[in-house]
Amino acid sequence: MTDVFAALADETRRALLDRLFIKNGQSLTGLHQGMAMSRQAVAKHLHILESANLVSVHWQGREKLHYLNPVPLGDIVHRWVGKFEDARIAALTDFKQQIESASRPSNSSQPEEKRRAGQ
Amino acid sequence: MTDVFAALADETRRALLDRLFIKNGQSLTGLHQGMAMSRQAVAKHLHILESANLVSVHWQGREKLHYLNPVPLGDIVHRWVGKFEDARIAALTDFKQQIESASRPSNSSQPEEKRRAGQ
DNA sequence: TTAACATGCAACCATATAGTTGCATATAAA
DNA sequence: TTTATATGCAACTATATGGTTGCATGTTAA
Repeated sequence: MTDVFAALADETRRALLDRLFIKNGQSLTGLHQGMAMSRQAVAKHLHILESANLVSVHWQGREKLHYLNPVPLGDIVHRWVGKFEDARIAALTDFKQQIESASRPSNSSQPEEKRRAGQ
Repeated sequence: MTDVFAALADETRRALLDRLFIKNGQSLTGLHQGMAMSRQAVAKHLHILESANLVSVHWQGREKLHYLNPVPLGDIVHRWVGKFEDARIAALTDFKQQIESASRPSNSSQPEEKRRAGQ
């Protein structure tokens, strides 16, 4: 049971989900078309998506059809990201200002950013 | 500029975001308290969160305070996950049935799952 | 000024990850 | 039955990732 976040961390796997969103129920060979990697690589990605329950499969003869399962995506949104939503609404309006006006010693206007550069 | 999905793929980093959600504006040392790893490891995770723009920092003397930036989370939800939402609503009601009733040859009731085991 | 504290930088290590290639097996078509 | 198609399994490789330790530097407090 692969972690859903980990499954979503790879661009190729997100592209596969996008393709299934456009056309559901595709075979490995179908999904492999136009991808710049081997069929085996695509198969591995699909197995990971399957393991994360983001894709369900259905064998039809010698073809393994892949179906998008959007439930875990919604779960993420509602159970994990959702709690940040209120903060986000505020953030869109005054996040910058909150940080800028945070209490700080008046003698140094962020000197360390210049000294300890590049973070 | 680290990918937001990749930044969220690590459990430790999600825990750090949770801690910042509970108490915003913590220092590295503060966030390190109670974590079963070195301070440097936590610092690396925070740098990744910073690089993904999920955390903003503000130097205050010798302390580097970390602030949650929930904007990219909302962006993910609305620009990427959001498009799956309609499908998800349907899925919660009849996803299983859709797959089960998908057209298939009547002679084989998913024989390959048994032969090619363990997917 | 000296000592303690907060953080950064760099080198290093073990393992996970994304990819490859070769070959085996099951199904479908000729 | 033979051939082509669709997929799986296994071994291997290169690089990314998460972690460590040691030391340097900047800031605060005694």
